[in-house]
Amino acid sequence: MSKRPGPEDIDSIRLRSREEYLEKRSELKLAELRRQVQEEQEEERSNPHLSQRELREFARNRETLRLAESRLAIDDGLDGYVLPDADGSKLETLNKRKKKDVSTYKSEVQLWEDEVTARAKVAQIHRPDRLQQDDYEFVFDPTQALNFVSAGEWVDPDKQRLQEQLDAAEKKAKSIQEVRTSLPIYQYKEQFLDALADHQVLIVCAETGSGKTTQLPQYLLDYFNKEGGTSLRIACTQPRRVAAMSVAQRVSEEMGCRLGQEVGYSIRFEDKTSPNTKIQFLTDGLLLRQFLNDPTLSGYNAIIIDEAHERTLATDILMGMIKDVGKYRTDLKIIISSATLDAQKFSQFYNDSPILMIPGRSYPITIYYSQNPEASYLSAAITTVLQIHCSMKDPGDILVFLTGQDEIEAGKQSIEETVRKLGSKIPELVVCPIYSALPQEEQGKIFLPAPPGGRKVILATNIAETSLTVDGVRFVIDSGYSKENVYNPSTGLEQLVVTPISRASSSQRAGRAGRTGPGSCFRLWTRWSHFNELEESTTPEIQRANLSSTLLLLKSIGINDLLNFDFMDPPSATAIAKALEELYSLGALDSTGSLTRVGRQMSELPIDPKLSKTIILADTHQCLEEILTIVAMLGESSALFFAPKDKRLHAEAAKRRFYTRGGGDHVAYLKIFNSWSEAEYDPLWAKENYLQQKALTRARDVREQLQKLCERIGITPSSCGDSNYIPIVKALVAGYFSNAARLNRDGKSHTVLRNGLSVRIHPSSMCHEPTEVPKWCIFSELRLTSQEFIANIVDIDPQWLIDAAPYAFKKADLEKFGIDKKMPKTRPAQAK
DNA sequence: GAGCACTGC
Repeated sequence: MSKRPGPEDIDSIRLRSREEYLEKRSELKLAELRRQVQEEQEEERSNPHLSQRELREFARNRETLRLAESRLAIDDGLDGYVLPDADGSKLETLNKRKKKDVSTYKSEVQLWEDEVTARAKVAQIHRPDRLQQDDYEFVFDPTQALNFVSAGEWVDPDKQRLQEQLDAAEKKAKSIQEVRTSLPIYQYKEQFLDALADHQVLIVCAETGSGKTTQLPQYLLDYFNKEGGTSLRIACTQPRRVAAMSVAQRVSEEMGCRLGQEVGYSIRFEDKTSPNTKIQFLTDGLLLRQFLNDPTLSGYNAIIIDEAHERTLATDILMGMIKDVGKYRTDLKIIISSATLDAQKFSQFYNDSPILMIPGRSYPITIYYSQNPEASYLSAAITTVLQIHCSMKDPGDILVFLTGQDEIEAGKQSIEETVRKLGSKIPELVVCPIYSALPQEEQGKIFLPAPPGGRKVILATNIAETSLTVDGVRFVIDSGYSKENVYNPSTGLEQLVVTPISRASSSQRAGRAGRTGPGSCFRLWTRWSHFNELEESTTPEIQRANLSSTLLLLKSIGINDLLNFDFMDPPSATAIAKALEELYSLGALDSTGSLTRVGRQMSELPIDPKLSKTIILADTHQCLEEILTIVAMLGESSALFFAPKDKRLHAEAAKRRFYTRGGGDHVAYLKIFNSWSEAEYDPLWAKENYLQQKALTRARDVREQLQKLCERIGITPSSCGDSNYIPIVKALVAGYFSNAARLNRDGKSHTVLRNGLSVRIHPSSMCHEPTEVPKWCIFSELRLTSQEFIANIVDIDPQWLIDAAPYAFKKADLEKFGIDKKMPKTRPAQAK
């Protein structure tokens, strides 16, 4: 008689099944990656016409594989991965290196490559010989004959290989099937399909580990296949590009098809779909842009909005638009998928649509709160790190959530000093910082395993909350704060504010401790404050952002009454009014609020309207090539320079070499990009000049895209060269005349003409140098930190303001500010 | 002479 399973049994069963699931999943992933890398390497060898981007991607995949393999190499080696198409010999090859000494070390990838290459050579060159030889040996060699007889039947080696591959595929399919049916969401499949038949909109509220993202699209596909229909496509939006790519990869494996066929993804700069594509993962912003060409979403039978609780700007707009489209397209199925208990709110928004709650599957996490409020979360965090490290016997890495780069660097230093003082009394502790501005190669370090017997502590910003996952973390220390970008529509100031996080965000952070085993989360605030002071969820982005670009898009889709648009959480009337005002002043809207021809052209470009106006006016000033570069570089300006602390002077000098008097920061960006391009986009060149290759590459991608879009909206290429910067600045003034400023009498501060705000030039600007301070200028950025700063600045002649926006600037007004023909045009007396 | 969280088209 077996006893009924108790709660512990169930827990351990859950635990085991989770472990098995994760193990299977990583096996499959790795095998897939190996195969992909092999395919790519063959292509690289045989195809000399691969694009730079493809080569980069191949290299990235190779590196990922290498990292995964090297992480695997710390295992004992005997229970390593078995390739789905592996035979015994390959497994042996993989394990062989463990027995070899270090001098003959070869990575597993190299060994595997060697083996594949060897096999390929045999197959290509020696095939006819081998066949003859086989026959020969079969007849005359007694040992061969004996082997053959004992094997029972003769098997053609090619056929055998094929059979092995088939077996492997079947095994893989079977394990995929097992994984799929073991997911919590599987229990709810019928319920989901039934609800789908009765309702147009469903809210799915599922916890992490439920399998919603991979399974829901497939269930929908089953639903529509049963219904019968000719063309079929399901869209599933994701807030992040990597998510769209990796989920598409996963689902294509589950469905046994090549990525880009039945299952594909679309992100900016990359479309991996085909006419056969039934399930398309795409970023939320991209689906929003698709409304421009297809306002009724006629290409889709169903839309899944995944991670709706994140409330990105694009997701919020999409939810309003889709609600509207759904009224006319009653055949369109809409699924809103969210992780938190916001489900009620989503349901109300969609006229009380039914909610499907699905439990998740993750390891238990113990939450600890501070007994008393902490005076400084940074020192509290550091103390907690050392407490865990010294007193906890359990292995597992520590993840600390802080707010920014400075804090992280300070924390790193402090921890390292303490550890040094304690010396050999405690096990080794490795500190890994991670934030998005950190160069790529440094970022990779967080994935390296901790030293044996030691521990790794990761100091991270919000980047580790959703965008980046580190396995092996068992302890999370949460400061309870993050930096939020807040835009003030009435002054145009942007500000990064350290804000307490929401409860939703805190549980997301805590969840990072339970990915590979049970974990603990230490919250540096009190339980009382958790339930009484923290907000339930983060303020939706739509209430914090500059809306001009979004509203232009909505206008061009044909949504005219923006104040009455069905927002789930409407932005403030001031924010809408300011955005409309800006669009009007740029000539994108006429006085009745309708879209103009220029406005339509501008809406096609996925950038800030000030920039799109600049691009359109670049046509008039015959400098499109130059402006495209500047626009693309402006988007990357904050991540462009990277100066190590000890080489700050060198970095400054390097930066200064690109500056020309009168051209400001903008023309300097142009020179940087052009020099990089002359250096054939060499990463080494970038490094020598203290520039980030990543930012430059992105700027190049953006530029390419803008160039194509310009062709489409009828703007013809033109160029004025990078030393003739007058037309360039004139085009910039056409977009940025509202960001004009004039030097005050003190010679140090500027006044913004539009609103009289007193600002200073940010020291990162090349115009900060006393000899370079412009009398009149326009700026691309206005930011409040310790003071009100303007950045990305270029000198102008005030007359150009009148030329660009005669209705906004009258000569008489500018004269009041001291416009004076006799004055040196752009700068005060030079100090020399 | 300051300091910038994170996404996305």
